Amino acid sequence: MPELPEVETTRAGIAPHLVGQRVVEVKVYQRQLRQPVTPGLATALKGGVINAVERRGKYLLLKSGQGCVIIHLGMSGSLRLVKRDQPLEKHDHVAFLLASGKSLRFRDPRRFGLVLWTRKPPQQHPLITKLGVEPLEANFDGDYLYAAAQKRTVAIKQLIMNGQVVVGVGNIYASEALFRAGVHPARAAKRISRVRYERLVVAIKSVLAEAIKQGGTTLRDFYNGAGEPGYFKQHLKVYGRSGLACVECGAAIRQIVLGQRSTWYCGRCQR
DNA sequence: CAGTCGCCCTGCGTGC
DNA sequence: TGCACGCAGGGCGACT
Repeated sequence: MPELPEVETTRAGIAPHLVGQRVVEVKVYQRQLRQPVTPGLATALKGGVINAVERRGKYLLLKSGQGCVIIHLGMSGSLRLVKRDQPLEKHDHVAFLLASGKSLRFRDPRRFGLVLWTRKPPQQHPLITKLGVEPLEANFDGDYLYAAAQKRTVAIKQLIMNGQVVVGVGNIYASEALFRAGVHPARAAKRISRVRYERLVVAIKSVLAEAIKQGGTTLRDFYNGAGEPGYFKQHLKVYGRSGLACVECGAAIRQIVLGQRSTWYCGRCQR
């Protein structure tokens, strides 16, 4: 489900309802996620005030004076704000009850997501320390990606989806960015020129920024914190379009598998 | 070290 | 209507 634009949309949607709010209670209905929900979370956070809601890659960070909740939405996770007495939905695993009378619900059918608690600064957490650069920040540029690609034979699509290189680029936006840049997704990373990396970085930044503006991509079940879908789906040019005509040249969009993930591209526009 | 693969889990669409 | 199968927006750890 969520790549960087969807996580950022979620963050922006829930932040105004959380910042300054006291957490009255934390309820954990299912602790078995990708990792178990941190056992001390409910006790540690209860009574604390959320000072900030930040994002690092695809991780959401709810910061309080006592520590930080680290949330990852995995493939199917979502967060939404509801009235506290609203009935639980199936797969609601954690609820953060707020003094305002609202409840932040973490729902995740496939349970690939995470809800963790750390007292240390979150950037010191093992899952966060190893993360690569933020794609929308200035230090992600053509030189950086070109340098990261040297000596690497892996397909370029897998390189830009590698969170230790650059965070937040998932399966949808990787295909879309490569199409915009005219780069074939299976091309070995080290076989791409510096100039083409400049173009690719611009493409990644633009596709992510535009998707954020549209509130993300709703394929099936992504909704922002208020329950509204994202509208970037109608701007997708290759993702999920096997056999359909390329919007640029009319050739049929092809589908292959790279790193066990479906990949779409135009064999004529992308080299 | 880089790269490949299996796997965690549930739900949905398709084809028989 | 039911069932089997493949596939899904992610990422880790074991292995070569």
